[in-house]
Amino acid sequence: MRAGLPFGRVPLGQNDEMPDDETIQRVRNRWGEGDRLRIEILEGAGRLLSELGGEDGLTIRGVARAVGIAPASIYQHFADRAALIDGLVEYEFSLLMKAMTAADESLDPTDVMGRVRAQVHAHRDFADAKPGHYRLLFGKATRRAIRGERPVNGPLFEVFTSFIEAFDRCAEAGFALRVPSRRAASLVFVSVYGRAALLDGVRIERPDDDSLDDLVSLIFA
Amino acid sequence: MRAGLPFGRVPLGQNDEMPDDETIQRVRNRWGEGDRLRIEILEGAGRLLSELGGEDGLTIRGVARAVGIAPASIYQHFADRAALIDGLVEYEFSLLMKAMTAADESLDPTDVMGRVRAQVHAHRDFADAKPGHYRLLFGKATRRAIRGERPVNGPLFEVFTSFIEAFDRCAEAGFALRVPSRRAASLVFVSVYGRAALLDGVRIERPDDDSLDDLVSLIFA
DNA sequence: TGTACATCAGTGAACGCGCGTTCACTGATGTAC
DNA sequence: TGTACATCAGTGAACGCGCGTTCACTGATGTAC
Repeated sequence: MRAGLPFGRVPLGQNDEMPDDETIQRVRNRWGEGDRLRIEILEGAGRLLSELGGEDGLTIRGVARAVGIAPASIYQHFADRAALIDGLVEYEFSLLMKAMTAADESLDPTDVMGRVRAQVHAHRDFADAKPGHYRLLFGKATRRAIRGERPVNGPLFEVFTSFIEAFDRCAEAGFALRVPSRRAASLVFVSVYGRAALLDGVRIERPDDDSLDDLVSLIFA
Repeated sequence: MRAGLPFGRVPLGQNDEMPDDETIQRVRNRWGEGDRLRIEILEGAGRLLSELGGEDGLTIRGVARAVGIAPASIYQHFADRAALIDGLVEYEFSLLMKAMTAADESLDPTDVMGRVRAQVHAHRDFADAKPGHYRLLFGKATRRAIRGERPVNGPLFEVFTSFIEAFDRCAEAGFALRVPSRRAASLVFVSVYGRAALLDGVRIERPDDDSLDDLVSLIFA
């Protein structure tokens, strides 16, 4: 918190005309395309979250530096810091659900067991790839969902429901579960989360980490 | 981050002579007992961690307010903020291990299955009672343990080993495990952690949350 | 028994910093007539 | 086709704040002689 972080100026990578060591210029968006910046901000914030691994590092000024704009510019797209973080959560959630759905649909619909594992793996891979995001997502989501009341909707519920349905399909197809599918979904979910939280910030050397597969196997009789 | 937090002055509870609304006085420790303040600081920091639920809220100045001392006084016991947090981690870890050991030893030594569950419950109860502490503990511990090398010692390893041994005892006593005890310990550990992280900040209404018992049952054939 | 001194527990005030947020602005691009 | 004006995307400078840390200090209590 003392010494200035190594930001100062963040090269945007794609510039090829050498701005000679001073103030890399961002080309402003064209008329009517102001909303592009919103996405740039969310992606910048996402990058920052990956690097710093925690919500606390996500500052208005830090995001502005990462994107290459003035801090004040963020306020045209987000009311305040809280709104920026809310926006990021929503954005990242849509990416996770997209990945899980894609995994599910990549298999033969009748391969119900395979689809369970595919969804679990997609979930786990997302968590591995962006642990900071993942932690923010579910930390925020659960706290909010359960504070109001039972989480009857929202992105957390959506993910959870997806697991329950996957187990239900197995049960219907004749694969006996040793616990109800709601409980099975909960076990899987909590295990993915716990694994992600524990390994957060840790490079995973052994790709043979199949404890989640073990868990899924345990669930079936 | 904007409006001042509702601290300002923190009553210490035990004063009975009414300091009339201004600057509640702390009685300074006697000669040779300066180390008492160290514990007071750690406990103040612990309270703060419970209230705020995250390491980011743990500031030197905040802890000083919670304890009722000047910020500068903390530097006689901890070199800097990082050292304070390290000290807190170590302190809380000793409490957790004490709870797990007590649970283990409260049962008949031959009741090996009961002892597994007792340790799991002690672990879970600690996490439920102080979710912020728990998260700090294992977040820090894992990151550090695995960054250096394989976690061959340290408090994380100690807790983990305790679970492995508990499962080993079951295997030796003739209770068949469906996965190796190392893997079983990992599943249990990750589930407790995930549950704690997910429910962090959430009042748990249903004491009938026995998904961890389900998991333990699944592990045995 | 005094008394000079050392050690202890702890403090008040100040420093420089990065933060969130506000405000009046700038310059480019579109639109009305 | 001009030209006045509106709208857009984005900025620079300033504000007040809480933070971590340092420093010279204060007053009480012990110790040496």
